[in-house]
Amino acid sequence: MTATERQKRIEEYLQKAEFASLEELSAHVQASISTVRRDLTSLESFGNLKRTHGGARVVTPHTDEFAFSARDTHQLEEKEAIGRAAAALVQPNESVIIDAGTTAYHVALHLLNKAQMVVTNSLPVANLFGSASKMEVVVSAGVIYPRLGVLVGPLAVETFSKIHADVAIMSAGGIALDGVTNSHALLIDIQRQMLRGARKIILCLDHTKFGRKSTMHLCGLDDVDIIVTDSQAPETMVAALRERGNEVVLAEKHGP
Amino acid sequence: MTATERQKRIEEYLQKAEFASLEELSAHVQASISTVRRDLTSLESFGNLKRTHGGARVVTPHTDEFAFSARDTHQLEEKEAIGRAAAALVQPNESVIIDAGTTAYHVALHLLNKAQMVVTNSLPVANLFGSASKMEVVVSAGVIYPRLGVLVGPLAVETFSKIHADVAIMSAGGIALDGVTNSHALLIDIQRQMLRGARKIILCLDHTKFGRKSTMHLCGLDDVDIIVTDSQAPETMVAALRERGNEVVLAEKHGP
DNA sequence: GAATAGTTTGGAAGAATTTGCAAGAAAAAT
DNA sequence: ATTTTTCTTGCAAATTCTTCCAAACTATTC
Repeated sequence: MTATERQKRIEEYLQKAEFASLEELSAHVQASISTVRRDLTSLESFGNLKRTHGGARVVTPHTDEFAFSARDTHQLEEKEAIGRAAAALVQPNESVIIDAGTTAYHVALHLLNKAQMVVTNSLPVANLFGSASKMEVVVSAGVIYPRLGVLVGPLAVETFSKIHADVAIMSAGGIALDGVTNSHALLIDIQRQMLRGARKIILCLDHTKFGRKSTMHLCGLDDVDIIVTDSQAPETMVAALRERGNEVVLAEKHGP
Repeated sequence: MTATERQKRIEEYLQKAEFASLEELSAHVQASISTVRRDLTSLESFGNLKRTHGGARVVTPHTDEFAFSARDTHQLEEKEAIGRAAAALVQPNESVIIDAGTTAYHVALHLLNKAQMVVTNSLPVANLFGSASKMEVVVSAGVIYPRLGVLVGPLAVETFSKIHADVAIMSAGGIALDGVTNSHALLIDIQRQMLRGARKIILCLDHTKFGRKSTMHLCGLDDVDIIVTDSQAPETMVAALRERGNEVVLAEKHGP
């Protein structure tokens, strides 16, 4: 790995995690702490990040600062893996609906320049694709739900009622054997329209969502074509899902 | 394999991989490290890639944010002044339509927490208000026009056809005595709907736009209620505009 | 077809850069 | 105040870069 490449990966990692310790970064890029230190000082002078005691944090300008937790360093590796696995299920030049939510965001990261068209109601996702000029990105109308940067409300529902796509990348608050649930009431109507508008439904959930039930029922398991989760998902539930006919993909984390 | 062919393959490989070490490239094109080195120096001078220690990377335009907004230091002081002056014309708790474009963006900066509701088709503006959670921010549907982060197309037009507001903050490519013009054909239809949907039209232009005509006619001067510009606007045109009944506000830059 | 001039290729030696480590200084934590 | 952690600085080892050179190849001329 070249020095430039390493620095870019440090930047990327920080973009996702907001903060990272030297040890964490050192492990992630397979270089010594010293080297990471030097990289950080170098990157800092370009203004993209700020060094702190023990690590570094992103210096977010004024734009993309939705409090939404693509920056959740906690399940980062899992979501990263799920993102990669789910993106692999999308054929080049397919059109993709991307749900709001952190897991779907990670899928979006891996879809850059792969899908032909993307439809989303998530501002972070829109920002992500907005600069990658190769793809056609459709954003739904709607009112911004503040902290998450999601477009909600009747206008959003209406947009999705008019749009069809090959694949929908969905996330949710919980999955159990009697169906998929979500906690944000405002999102349910929109997600139902997404489900209606897509030919193939890919549901992305990290293992913590298994067996959980959120407040609102979103859809049944028959409405979902493929479930992508990480390898820590409870085996019994995975088995049960497969038993009843759902395709379940277990995403393997892989090191750099 | 000819030298040209080899260089082309190096370029192709880099396009896909983004980074590559010399060893990697050398193996891929079946040539010695030295030759690859020379090829890279040559290719670098054509600007398609950048050499790094140990390899090379594609020269990504890296417009990870939308190219314009804060980066555009062109006429920054003027736009700042215009932004302040135009924002002062908005009453608290009015609803405001905000056009795409750098000048309108500066108005938006001054409207934070002032207007009651904001409607926009500009992603930078949406991002701006998205985190300031007090206000209701409506975003239009549409396809992202890449480098500017503007939502365009029929979906955008449709959204604005349904929306009404007290004030519209508009920008344009040029103003002359026979009307207002803009250069982006895609925006014209949307802007017309904005004009129709607002009770009061505030047009914001820096002085360089005066006397200029862009490709597309947007509206007549009678459609505009107030024109906000900076103090360097040509006096003759300002006088002429006032003569014919337009209200013109000259924004004073205020320095330290 | 052979000889010659010019270009390209692969390699080697020395210069320059980068990397990892360790010791002392500085900063947080207790 | 002391202990622990982290940061800076200096240094030697390793890697990579530049520069030069000889061999191989191409094209031109006789």
